[in-house]
Amino acid sequence: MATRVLLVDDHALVRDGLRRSLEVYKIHVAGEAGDGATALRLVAELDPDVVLMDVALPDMDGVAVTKQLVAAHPEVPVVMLTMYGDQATIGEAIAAGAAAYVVKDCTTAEIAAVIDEVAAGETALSPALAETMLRAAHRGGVAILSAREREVLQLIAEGSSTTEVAARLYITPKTTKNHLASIYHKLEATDRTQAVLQGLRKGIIRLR
Amino acid sequence: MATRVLLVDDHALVRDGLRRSLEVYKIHVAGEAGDGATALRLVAELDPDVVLMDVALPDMDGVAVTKQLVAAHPEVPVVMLTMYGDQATIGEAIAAGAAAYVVKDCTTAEIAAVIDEVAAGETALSPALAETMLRAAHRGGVAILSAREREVLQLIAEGSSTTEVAARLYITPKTTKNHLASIYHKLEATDRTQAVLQGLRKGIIRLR
DNA sequence: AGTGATTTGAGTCGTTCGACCTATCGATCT
DNA sequence: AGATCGATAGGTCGAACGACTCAAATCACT
Repeated sequence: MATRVLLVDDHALVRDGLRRSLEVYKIHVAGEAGDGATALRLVAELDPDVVLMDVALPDMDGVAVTKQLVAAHPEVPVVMLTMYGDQATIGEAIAAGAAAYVVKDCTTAEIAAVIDEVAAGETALSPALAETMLRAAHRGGVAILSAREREVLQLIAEGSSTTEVAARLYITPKTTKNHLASIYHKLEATDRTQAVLQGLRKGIIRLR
Repeated sequence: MATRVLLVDDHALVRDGLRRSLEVYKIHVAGEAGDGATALRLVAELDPDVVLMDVALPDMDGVAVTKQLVAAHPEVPVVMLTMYGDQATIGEAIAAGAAAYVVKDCTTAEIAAVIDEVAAGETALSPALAETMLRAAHRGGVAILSAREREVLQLIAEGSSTTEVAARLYITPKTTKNHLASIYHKLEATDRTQAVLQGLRKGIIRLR
C-alpha cells in the first residue's frame, strides 16, 4: 500500500512538483498545507503516515509547527525539509522531535527512501544521517560559538543593543561586550553587523 | 509542438518536481542545470525555447548568469524564478534582461502560461506582470529606499564601514552617514545592524 | 591533578556612530 | 513656476562601540 504523506510548504509550486515526483515512488500525497495552522488541522483530519515539512513557513516556523505536531500526534513522524543544512536549524529540528532531516539538494529517490523508512517505524533520527548532516555542516568551516555566545549573537540579531542584551541575560554590559569580542574573533568579524551577517550565513543564528 | 525549456536550479528536488509539473502542461524540459556554468554550456548545446532560472545558484548569482545568457544568446528568453518577490532582485532581473519574473508562490499553471507566452515571442517583460509584482512588493509594507540608499545599505550588509562605503561610492563619509540616517528613518531602525536586518527581511538587500 | 574552555567581570583608550540642524543643486511633479 | 524629493556636504555633541589586557570561578576532560 502506498504511504500517505501530508506536504507542508508555503510554495504551491514546490508542493506541486513534490507531489508528482513522489507519486513516481509510490508515495501518495494525502493533503497539502501552505502554512502551519493548516498543517496542524490537516494532520488531525487526514491522519497521514508521514508529514513532510519545509522549515520556512509564512505564519510560524517549521520547527515550531513540528513541536506542536509531535506533541499533539506523536504517532505521526515528521520529516523536515530545508534548503540549507545549517547547524542551528538541524539542532532545533532534532530537539523539536523531527524523525528525519533532509536537505533539498538530494534526489527525489533519496527523499522517497527516507519517507518510507520513517513510515516503516524507524522513527528515530537515523544516526548515520544525523552524523552525515552534522559533519557536512561542520565541514563548511563553521566556527562554533559557545552556547552563551550564540545567545548574545541571536539577541544582537534581534535588534538589541549591548545594554539590552545584558539586561535580558542578567549579566553586566561589560560581560556582554566581552562575549561580543570573543564572537568577533571566532567569526572573523570586526563589528556587530558583520558578526550577525556571518552568523546568518553560517546558520548559527536565524532571521526572525 | 511542445515548448522546450532549460531548467536551472541548484536543488535537484525542485528541478525534478518542476519537470514533472511542467510536462502536464505540455512543456518539455530539454535539460537541467544545477549551476550557472552548466546553464551557459547547455543553452549553447540544446538551444532551448526558454530558460527557467532560479535566482539562487551556488556558483554565481542567477542574475549574473542571466546577464551572460542574454548577452550570448539574446534570442533565448529567460524567465527568472524566485522564492520571494523582493524589490532588489526584481529590479536587477529586469536590468539583466530577463523576459519574465515569477514568484514560487504561484501555481504551476501560471508558470506554464508565462513560459508559453515568453516562448511565443512576448519577450518584453509584460508590463502587467511587472506592475503586479512591484505593487505586490509594495503592499508588503516595504519602505522604499532610493537607489543610492539601497546601494549604501547593501555595502553595509557586505561588511563595509561608513568610511569604506564612502570610498566605494566616491562620496564623503558625511554623505554616507546622511544616507544612513535616512535609511534608519524609512526602515524604523536605530542602528546599522537593525537596518541591515530589516533590509534582509523586506528583501531590499540580499545576503551574499 | 592539571590543562583548557567557558562564563563572568573590570579598566582604559581612541574611534566611530547616530541624532539634530542647516544648505546647495538638479530633477521631477503639479 | 513653485514645490517636493533626492544626493551631496558640512558641523556639533554625547553615547556607544571595539581593541587590548587582566582576573577569578566553574566545569569537563585527561
